[in-house]
Amino acid sequence: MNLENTKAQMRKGVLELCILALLEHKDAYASDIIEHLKKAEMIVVEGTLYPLLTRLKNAELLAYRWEESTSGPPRKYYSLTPTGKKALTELHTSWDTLVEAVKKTTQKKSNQP
Amino acid sequence: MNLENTKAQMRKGVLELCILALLEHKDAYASDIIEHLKKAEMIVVEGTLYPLLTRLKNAELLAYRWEESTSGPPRKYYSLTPTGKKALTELHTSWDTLVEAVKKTTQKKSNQP
DNA sequence: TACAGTACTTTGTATTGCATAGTACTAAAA
DNA sequence: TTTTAGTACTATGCAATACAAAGTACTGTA
Repeated sequence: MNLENTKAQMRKGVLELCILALLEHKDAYASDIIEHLKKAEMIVVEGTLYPLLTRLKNAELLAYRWEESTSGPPRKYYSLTPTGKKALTELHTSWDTLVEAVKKTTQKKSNQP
Repeated sequence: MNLENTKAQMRKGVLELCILALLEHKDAYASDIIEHLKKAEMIVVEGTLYPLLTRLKNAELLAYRWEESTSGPPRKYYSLTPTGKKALTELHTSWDTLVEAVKKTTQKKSNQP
């Protein structure tokens, strides 16, 4: 069992929720997103994020606009669509349900018959 | 975005923790494990569980013994090895860290600068 | 003996995080 | 002006795992 690998597996499916949540209140471009996630100790790298942003855009959960930057090349700012807002709520529920299920499964000491 | 599919992705990496936790206090065979997990609302099916149990056995986190059954074919009872106990602790920590990171990421309202 | 219920094994597929290689833009340095 | 560095984005192939599905095997019952 490789712990780092298992951690990466645990992240599957969760990053979508995190990214949608980050964009709920404020548009952001990829590097910004990575920084915010890093600050929250949620690891994600470019090779993951860009394709994920593209997938979410293709699924119409995200929209984007180009914005010139004063310190480098132009940036792609993403924002939530109304569909994205709805998906965020559903993902939140799914995650909470999973957390609850894991808690029930891993804290069986007092429930032991 | 297919919600059921995302839920399945969210389960990746987590099932290992749940199964090790279930076996922490009591040996069990596959159908038992499925039942316990179902009761905790953690969905897992045969096609997932059997290969996973085999992987964990091959990684020496689990051991097993055959036990005759009075109501059908013999059963393979799995138990935690000492290595498995150690891995369980590590997985627990990883999961808790992830939950914390998701919480930080998705509850940014009061931290918004 | 045939069938049903139970338990386990195997295999192939879909999906996504990630590493890696590459393109493109802009400002600053040479 | 050209080159370089920093920044931003795109594309591709790989590894791992949840899952569906097909199959084998054992036991008791009809």
